[in-house]
Amino acid sequence: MQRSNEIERVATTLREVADLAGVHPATVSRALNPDTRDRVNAKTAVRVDEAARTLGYRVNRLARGLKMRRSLTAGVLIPDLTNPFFPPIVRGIEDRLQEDGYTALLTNTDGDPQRARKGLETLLDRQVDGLILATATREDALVADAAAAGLPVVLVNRRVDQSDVPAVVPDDVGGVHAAVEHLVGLGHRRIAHIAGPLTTSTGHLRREGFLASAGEYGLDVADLVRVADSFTETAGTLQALALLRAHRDITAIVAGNDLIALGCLDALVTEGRRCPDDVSLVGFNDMPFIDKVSPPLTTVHVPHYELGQRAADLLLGRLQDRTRASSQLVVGVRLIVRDSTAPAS
Amino acid sequence: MQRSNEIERVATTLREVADLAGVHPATVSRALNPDTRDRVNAKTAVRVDEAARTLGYRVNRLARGLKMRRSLTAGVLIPDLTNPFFPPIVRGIEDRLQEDGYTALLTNTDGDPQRARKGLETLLDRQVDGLILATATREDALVADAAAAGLPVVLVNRRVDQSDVPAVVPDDVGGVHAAVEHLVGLGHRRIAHIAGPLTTSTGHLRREGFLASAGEYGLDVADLVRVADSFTETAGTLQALALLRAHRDITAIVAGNDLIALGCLDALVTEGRRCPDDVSLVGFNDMPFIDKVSPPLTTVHVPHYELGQRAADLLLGRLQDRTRASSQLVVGVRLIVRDSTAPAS
DNA sequence: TTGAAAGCGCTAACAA
DNA sequence: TTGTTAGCGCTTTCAA
Repeated sequence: MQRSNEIERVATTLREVADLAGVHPATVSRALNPDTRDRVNAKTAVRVDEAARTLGYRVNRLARGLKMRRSLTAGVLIPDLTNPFFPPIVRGIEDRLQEDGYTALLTNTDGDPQRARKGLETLLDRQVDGLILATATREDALVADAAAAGLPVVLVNRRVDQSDVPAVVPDDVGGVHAAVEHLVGLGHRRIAHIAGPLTTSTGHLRREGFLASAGEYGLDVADLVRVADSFTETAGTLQALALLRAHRDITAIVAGNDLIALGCLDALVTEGRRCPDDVSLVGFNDMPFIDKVSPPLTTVHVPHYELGQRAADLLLGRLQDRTRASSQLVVGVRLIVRDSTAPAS
Repeated sequence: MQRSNEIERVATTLREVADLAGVHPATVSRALNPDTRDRVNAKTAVRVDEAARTLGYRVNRLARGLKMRRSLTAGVLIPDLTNPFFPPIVRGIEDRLQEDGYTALLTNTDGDPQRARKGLETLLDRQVDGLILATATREDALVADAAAAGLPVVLVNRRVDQSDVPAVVPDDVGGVHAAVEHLVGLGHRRIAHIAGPLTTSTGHLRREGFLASAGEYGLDVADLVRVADSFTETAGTLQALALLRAHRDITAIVAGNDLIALGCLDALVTEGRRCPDDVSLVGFNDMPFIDKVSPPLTTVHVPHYELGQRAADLLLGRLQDRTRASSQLVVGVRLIVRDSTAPAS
């Protein structure tokens, strides 16, 4: 009656390696750590290596973390992993962290500050060495608190108004400007904008960018700017519907992001307006599969993977040198023209 | 010249709480742990609570994990987070794990066994208590090794041939049967299948299901079954092209999954055949946004979030009771009819 | 170059 | 009911 599940997997310890190699545990520790390896006799080091290999020794990172007061983990807060916008960012983060031996601890907040706070606490319990936040609002208490607690924080995609928190963000203003320029070039004058929540930097800055661009091209956009209360399809549909009904002469819409654009598409169908024949549409992000929708969406491409990578890079830099100056990175974007935009008729 | 970054965040320890409450650290530990709280005087417990709250005490889970030999983490191996198929599964896993105080450690393998192995080692270093694998092939050495090491393992989406490894999988055979039934009902007789890699249970079982269903309806599908060498759009295009060119009389295709179906769509465009007018197409998974492509894809819906939840549930069960019988769960699927299928002409 | 000793923060026998 | 003691596996002074 052997029950194989009962077999405890007994991890080899440093002590056992030391016994086999005939040295003190401290020596094994030194030999196995690249930084201290040169403080031990070359022959001894080799003997330790052999012993470690024979026993299949692997360091216990819990123990190491406890001793060194560094877990080699970073907490990552995102709104929702199933929003296709985030996976590329997360992979960028994870891949970069991994290069330096760090692991990401992912937490979904679903846009709920309460959940964000609880998530942060769990992460702190797990002794994360730093934090990457994709959830920041412009005046985010969480960001302030984490920073005040002395925890290195890096923001990604969204930033806070306070300028001294390191962040990696897309060129929101530039992206929207490219969109407006493109539409104006196609002969559009009645261009509307549906912004994301103004509590986020992306919602706010893209709207600012839209207003500035409109001014630059002498467009009258009074009443043509509305704000969706979330970056979602439904919120987009709601505002697009109101907009299209109030202003029948609109020929183009710049959406706050791709999901809002998707909502606009639904609204256009409901209103019996064709895209791009009657109304042109531009999104923001170029999220995965947005090129497969009908019509394939013209949108501002954001290099999400790179955004994540650079955010992780910034964090690792801070982890290594706490006094490092806090830097903000604005990553370039470019307009991808597909089939949802056409000359104004 | 204050440099706020220099302020070390000094976590409160159990010892400090004990000092403030005027009790021994062990008493604090007991008072704060729900399981042992009743072994301490009610009044003392309250005093400990107060002290803990005043100091903002939070348990150090590294220390606890080291002592208890359980990290309360689970490793999750997936091929690639940016494949939209996986995020719902991962969220299901994370949400369920979180309920029991566990955290997921995510690792991407990119389908590379070498990376999978390295990832597993890192997870073991981090002392994960168990493993959830979405990467399994039918004869997966990794699964065997992990199980042999005594690490509780649960498979999700794909299973191994060896039947004693717990797994949560979709009803592959049933799903394909529903697809074939639907197409036959529409009058199709020349139905092709492009399977995923036969090294995976999903590739293999859906193909088996297709052959069985074809037999049931008396269809001649000799030469109409091909195998894509990965679950990707490109692999799908490649096989679809070959198939469509060799057999001009094909009126319907059952794809191994949605991405392969997307590849078929490309191939149809290339060959100048319309979908669904000339060729009907059915996918598998109903992954996010597949209802937005053109034409919206008829596909077999798999409840991915639930798949993840149940896998986590199974793992937690095993973690709690090592002797628990290994169970395999086949989750029901259903055909979602959209616009990529139409009556045979 | 190596060993001895201490301790990271916590929990769990055992004793009182 | 509470305190004492020991130790999880590791790194790091300090001393030899």
